[in-house]
Amino acid sequence: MREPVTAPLDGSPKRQRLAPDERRAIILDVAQKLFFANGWDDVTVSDILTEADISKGGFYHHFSSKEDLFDGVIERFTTRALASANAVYATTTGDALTRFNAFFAETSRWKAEQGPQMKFFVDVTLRPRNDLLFNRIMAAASAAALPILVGIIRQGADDGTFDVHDVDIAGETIIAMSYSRRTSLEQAFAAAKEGNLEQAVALLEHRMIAEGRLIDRLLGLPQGSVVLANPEEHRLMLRATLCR
Amino acid sequence: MREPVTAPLDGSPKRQRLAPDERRAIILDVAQKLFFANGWDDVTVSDILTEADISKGGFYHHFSSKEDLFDGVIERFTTRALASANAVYATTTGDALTRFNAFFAETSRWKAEQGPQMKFFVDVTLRPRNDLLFNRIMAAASAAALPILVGIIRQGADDGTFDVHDVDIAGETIIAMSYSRRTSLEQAFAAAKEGNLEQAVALLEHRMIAEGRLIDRLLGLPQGSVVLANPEEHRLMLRATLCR
DNA sequence: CCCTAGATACCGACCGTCGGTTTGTAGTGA
DNA sequence: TCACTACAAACCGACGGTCGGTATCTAGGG
Repeated sequence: MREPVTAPLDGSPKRQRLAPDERRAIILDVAQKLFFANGWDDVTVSDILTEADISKGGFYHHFSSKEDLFDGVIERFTTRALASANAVYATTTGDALTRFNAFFAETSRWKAEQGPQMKFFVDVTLRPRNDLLFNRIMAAASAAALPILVGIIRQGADDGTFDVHDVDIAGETIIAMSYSRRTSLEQAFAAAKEGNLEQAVALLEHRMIAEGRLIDRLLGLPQGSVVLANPEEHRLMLRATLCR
Repeated sequence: MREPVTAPLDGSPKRQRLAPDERRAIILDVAQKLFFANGWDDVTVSDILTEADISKGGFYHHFSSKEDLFDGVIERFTTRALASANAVYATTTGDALTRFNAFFAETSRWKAEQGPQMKFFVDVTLRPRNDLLFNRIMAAASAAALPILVGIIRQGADDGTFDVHDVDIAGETIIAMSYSRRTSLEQAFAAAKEGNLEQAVALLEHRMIAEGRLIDRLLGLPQGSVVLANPEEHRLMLRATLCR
């Protein structure tokens, strides 16, 4: 038989009752921090309970499973990450190329701005065991970014700025490039960590220039149209991941 | 105190002692079948023990962990998958474009040939929860295919057949295209399953033609140089996944 | 303003199962 | 016969998840 829960003998640790959204937010904060710091397998529900200072029952009142929690973290993260890019997309006017560049410039700016936030994301997703984390975030981000990107490409295809055979596949390919970017990021952060900041910046710049040229070709643009590289922001981002 | 293991009362199930490689192969076979059929989380070590008819101790004598086993499965799978492609690459002569097309034709041929084997891979890897499986296989296959591909591209860049700025990034991008191909595969198999085989074939063909055109551009080739589409083999592969 | 009823945020002991370990044993080649 | 190895089976700690129960909130009647 299960023993009934005894009434609190001491009047000490007042149980606090919060609005669902607040509690959810607290748990999500803790979970994001822990998942980004230690990955999926190495973070237990108990870890989260301890850090968030809530009981198991309380936790499972708000989330149906550990995976559900993870989904919540990813969704909130990508939503926030793409919010500004979305806003920029909505307000930017001009031809497709302008909007295209603006879109990527904004996401780049956001990354640099995040700085310390980004630190967790980067050097943890790049750690070997955490590819689940990386892939889930990439998948969610891609899914969110794809429609915007395809919209821009379609506009360019319609008005003749771009020359593409299939807008969807072109968009998917451009987004897929960020998967392989992981390797370069890894190298860049390794270099930065060893003090070669400028070398790291150069590495990223080279990568982004190459990607820009490839995208030029994918979209049938003259070389130099798409500009992804932004050494200033690469430096900012890399530097932000150095300080502890 | 743990009770000593009693001698077998019945002389029935003779313990069979196999050479390590044989036992490993048996376990790998079972594991591949189960992982491909049910994914990572839904296959327990116990499931594998039962199916392979071996004890836990025996299993952990050959593999250090469930992940280790999974790695073994992936490695063997991708090794086999790329063996023929490698052979073709080694024996094919001619200019870079010829070798390039030969390489992809061979992997495509291999996929079609596998047929039923491929069935597991495809329709399980495409099931929502199994993205870990998909990503691990893709990562392993990409890692194995990349050096070959880059070698071909470098040859083409050297002899002037291709026009590329950075061979590595070009290779990575081409391989990354197979990530987004997943969506089209999904659609094609869905269509095939509902009886629209020809529609499914057409869908895949469209995808591969589009990819071919994109690669033409990436490598600085005249349109129509790279040929990935092969309706015959798409049909074969799709049909193979239908029968049960 | 109090009282009560119902909804819900929350608690924590408990459970089944999993991946992995330990201890012991039988076959095998030198 | 002796070391070695392939294997068996009992065992373990930890994990994700459940469940009966409690504390606190809000609404509405008096």
